[in-house]
Amino acid sequence: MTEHEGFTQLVLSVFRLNGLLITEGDSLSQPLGLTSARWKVLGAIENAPQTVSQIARTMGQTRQSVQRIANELEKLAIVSFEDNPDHKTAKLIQRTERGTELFERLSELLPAWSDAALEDITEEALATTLKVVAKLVTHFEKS
Amino acid sequence: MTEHEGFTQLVLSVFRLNGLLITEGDSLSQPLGLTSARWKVLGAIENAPQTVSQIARTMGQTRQSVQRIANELEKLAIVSFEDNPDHKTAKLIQRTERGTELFERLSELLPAWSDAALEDITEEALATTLKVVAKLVTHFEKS
DNA sequence: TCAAGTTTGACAATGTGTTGTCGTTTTACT
DNA sequence: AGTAAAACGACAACACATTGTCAAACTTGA
Repeated sequence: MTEHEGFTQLVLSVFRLNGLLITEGDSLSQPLGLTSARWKVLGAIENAPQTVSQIARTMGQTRQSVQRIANELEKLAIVSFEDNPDHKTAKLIQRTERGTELFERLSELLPAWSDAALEDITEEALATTLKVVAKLVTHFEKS
Repeated sequence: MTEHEGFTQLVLSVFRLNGLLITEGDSLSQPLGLTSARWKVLGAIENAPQTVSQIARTMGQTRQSVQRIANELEKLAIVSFEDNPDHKTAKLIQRTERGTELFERLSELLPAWSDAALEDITEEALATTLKVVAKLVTHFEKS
């Protein structure tokens, strides 16, 4: 296999893995009334409240798609929009008590889930993979 | 970083890379009137004509989404539906002359594209990454 | 200070993919 | 053979994300 064929294989596998991970996330979060997309947004405000645009930048997505999810979560009382001292219209998105509880319940599922997935994978191989994927992300972000 | 944190990082990076790769594929194929999704379907019939369901299985997608793309490509005269001796209604999807030409033009872009992406990545690291991603795909396919 | 450029939220159109359902065709088993 | 199960194409509804546009809010620099 040439390096270029290997790369093509990797690209196709990433497409495939992406789809599988979304399905997994949907399954894990479905009992709590969430989805992968909602979970991601909830995770983005884990440490501090953020504006929609900030979340979009961190996740590498458009404002519009994040806004849609945020509005849904607000209707479900999972997040709330708080006034932003630095910007009159760009509200800060913050988890409600309910949102925090849901996120914590989901976080508890993660260790078992990742342990099962990593069963046949050495710590070193995982580290290499993470480094390579991160490098590719950086490369394509620049181009 | 615990192994479980590393895995979470990897998941988020895979989401990110997936989005970037789709954008890249769209950009590369846009001048030819194609998209990432159309390119993928075209690639799936590189070696031999396939039915929609066969393509969907290899790509890990639903019949329906592949069918939609296939119908579009047929309207654009990039593929054609051929009678399948083994199945009365499941037509074989085959590239037309135009489809073959488009696919070959795209294939020519790949080496330069992958070389640039792999610039800072050793052959060994790429091989490890491919193996890990493939293992994860297999794991989640089973579950 | 004030004008130009950027960021932001809102709205609309569109592309890609999923689930679900239906009727038909094919396959597998007894 | 004949019937139950599976695969297939078609259609519809919906989730997620993108691009594009607009007006309002903010930032920057002369």
